[in-house]
Amino acid sequence: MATGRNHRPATSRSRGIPEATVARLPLYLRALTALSERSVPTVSSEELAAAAGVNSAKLRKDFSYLGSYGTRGVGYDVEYLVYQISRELGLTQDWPVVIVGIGNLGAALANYGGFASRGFRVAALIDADPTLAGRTVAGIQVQHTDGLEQIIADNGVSIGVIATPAGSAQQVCDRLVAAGVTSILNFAPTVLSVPEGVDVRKVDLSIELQILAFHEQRKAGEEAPEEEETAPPAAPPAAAVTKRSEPGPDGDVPAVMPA
Amino acid sequence: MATGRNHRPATSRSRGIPEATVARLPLYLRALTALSERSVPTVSSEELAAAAGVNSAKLRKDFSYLGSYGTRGVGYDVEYLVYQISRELGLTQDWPVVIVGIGNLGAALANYGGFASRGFRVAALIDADPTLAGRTVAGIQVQHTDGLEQIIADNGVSIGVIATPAGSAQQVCDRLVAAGVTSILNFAPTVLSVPEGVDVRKVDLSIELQILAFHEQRKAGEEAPEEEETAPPAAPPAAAVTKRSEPGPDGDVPAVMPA
DNA sequence: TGCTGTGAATTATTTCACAGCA
DNA sequence: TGCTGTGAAATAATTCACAGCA
Repeated sequence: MATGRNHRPATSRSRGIPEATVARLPLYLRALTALSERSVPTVSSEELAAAAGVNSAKLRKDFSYLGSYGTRGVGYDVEYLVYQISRELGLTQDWPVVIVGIGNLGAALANYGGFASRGFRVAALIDADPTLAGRTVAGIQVQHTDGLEQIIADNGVSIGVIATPAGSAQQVCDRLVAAGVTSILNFAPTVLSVPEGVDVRKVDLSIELQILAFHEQRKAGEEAPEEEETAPPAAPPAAAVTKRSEPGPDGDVPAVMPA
Repeated sequence: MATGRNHRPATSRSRGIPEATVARLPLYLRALTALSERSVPTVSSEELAAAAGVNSAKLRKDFSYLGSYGTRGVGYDVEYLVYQISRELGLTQDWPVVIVGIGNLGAALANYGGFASRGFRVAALIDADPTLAGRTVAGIQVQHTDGLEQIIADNGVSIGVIATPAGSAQQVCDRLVAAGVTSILNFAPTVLSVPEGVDVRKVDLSIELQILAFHEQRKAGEEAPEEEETAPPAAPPAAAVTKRSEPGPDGDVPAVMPA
């Protein structure tokens, strides 16, 4: 998962919804939208939970934080619930978004259909490469970084997506924040530091893969009960210098794309 | 963030490491690698925590699950810790990975430098589009989906990345699993169903944005204390049919890319 | 009768705070 | 003295299990 917030203890504000619940609402919303398209009028917590990939007790508890939107003995009204969750998530309004860094990843994001469909609108694509400026990606002209502040201001953008190489991410972030952006979705493999009040969420391929590798290794270990160590390293203190097999010429997690 | 596991209660196996800790290890590893490159010999929990964006108590507690790798009064030996965490994550071995769906996103992933650098190797790129087959992306020839099973078997692949449109994701997933893949990183906006023992992690742009929107809305609400409702919907039971402003012609979260 | 809504119990995670070693 | 390692306390999230309404 992605993350890196800046919040008061999750359940703080008046009708405070737990962070874990907020993270699941989009899941429910997607499942509900699919049902809505098939004109299904109502769902039980059991059915909806299955569609969203969670268990029904959790789903009911989650919904209980929003209010009592179900009908006992029947289930939930699909359309009504779609509306309620959308509203709770702030999707009944339109969020202009800028994407900075239009490499393969940035282009993929710009082309992302789900973007436009639910409350979000790509207001601008921005890249530091002058040769990219003016080119059209996903029907939108790429603009040069120079105009970043102006673009943010003109479009009232409060959400920014960073898809630049790691090296430029913090700098881009600083400019976005200075220009008024208060929520950032970061695809660059770096920890961004932001002032209080700015939310950052992180999406990081290499972290996800490493978590998978951890579990994969466990599985292998379970098949063959006895652990077989490959190359025991030197002791911790003293001259503990055993490098990993090959640290590799590349440092770590280079940029996702040449922006 | 991403998720969707299949695990015994996190802290189960003998030296069971909490899931939350596992998810942070890659973060520490990245910070440590950066220090290692700068030839920094040791770090304190405080410094490393700052670099990784967590607080030091949490970091120390995390490390305590791995063992006592620090030195009181001094800190942690960078190289040694890099090795220990790499080993714990299973990165001292090489993980061949296949990417299925070579659109913009798949291409971005294939080009992702951090991929190759730390334990992962792109063994193959696979796409259903026959016109893509044979083309070279990131120095690797794209192969047609027909050969998927063979490719998995030949390369001993256990980790698969799905970057196809939502519509094909489950089908691709089924084939990967049948061919022996036991860990899947899913970029398609769908809930995948997999048999017991297969891990799925999800990366979903639209979910991340929706979570940001939620918090963004809260911020706006705090500035202007009084909540101003836009379009109150009909009541839940009875004829509750108020559709969201404009459900839009597109359903929800279409494919990320035309694979 | 069937399914929601929710207190209570359980489990997981974070944070505190300090003993103890280098 | 300085910083780790870790019990214990606090907080958060999940699950249970059942009362209660349609």
